[in-house]
Amino acid sequence: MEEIDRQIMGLLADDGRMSFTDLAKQTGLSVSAVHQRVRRLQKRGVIKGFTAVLDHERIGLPMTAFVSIKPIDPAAPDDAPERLAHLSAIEACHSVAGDESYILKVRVGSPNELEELLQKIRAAANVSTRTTVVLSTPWEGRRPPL
Amino acid sequence: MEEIDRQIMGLLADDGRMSFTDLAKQTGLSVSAVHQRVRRLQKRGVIKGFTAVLDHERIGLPMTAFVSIKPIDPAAPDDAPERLAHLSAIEACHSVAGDESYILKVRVGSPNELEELLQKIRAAANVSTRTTVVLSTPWEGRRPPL
DNA sequence: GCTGAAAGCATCTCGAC
DNA sequence: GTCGAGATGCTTTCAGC
Repeated sequence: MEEIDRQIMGLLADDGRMSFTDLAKQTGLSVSAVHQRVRRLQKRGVIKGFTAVLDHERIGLPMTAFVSIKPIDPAAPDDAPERLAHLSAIEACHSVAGDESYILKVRVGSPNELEELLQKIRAAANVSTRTTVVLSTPWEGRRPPL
Repeated sequence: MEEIDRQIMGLLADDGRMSFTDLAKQTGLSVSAVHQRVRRLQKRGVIKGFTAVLDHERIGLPMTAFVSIKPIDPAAPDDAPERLAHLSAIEACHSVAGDESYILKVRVGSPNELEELLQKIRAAANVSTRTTVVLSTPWEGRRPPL
């Protein structure tokens, strides 16, 4: 049962639009049993949703970078995520252990756009930035081991 | 037309299982026109696929870290991605500019598992590692600006 | 590139076990 | 938790513009 749920999640991670009919064939369950399991996994939040995977290079965002930030004033309250949320070029924001406080993953169209974005980040959150430019991505978003 | 494609991609990024019927209603096109556009976006590789978004905490992988790696022998050929690909805990592998050669994003179940993974990474690719543990993730995988 | 219609399938809800 | 069946609704193709 737990095993079948993992199988279903794997199949849906590989093809988020797979039909319940196909899921049923692959798992050996009936269509309605699979249907019920998927709905349950969604309700429990194990499956958070479904999304289209877009090619960043083909939608005008060929450049990726990691931006580590550190507050200028360490005594100030740390509300960087709220202050940065409006910058849609920031795909991810992780609070981290270590010398710096957050690691941001950003996508931009050009070095110029990256420069502008860094200025906006520094101004919005009152932080210093350290940027690591991605040269290529052998893989990304691989499905987790289930 | 370009504009409508972006709208479609946005809708499918937000809900990867949205029906063509709903896409047609949202965009004001006919069902078959939307259908044709989605197929074209997939064929052109702009939409690379569809996937279920899973909650890592609820599938036994509550711990995330970034692992930067650097070759022990800088003269050796750089085939780290091939050597690391079998480690399924590595969700992403980015080649980067800077002092280190790759940044890996990893997901594990516990500090113990992280320690074991780091040993495997060092042994498999003959690299030194520098690990930054993620404490929390305000957001991640946000849809790109279209 | 768009539309509308038609055939074939898939989804989703039942009642029953 | 599972099944099968049925009504509803979706997908996919095609002819026509």
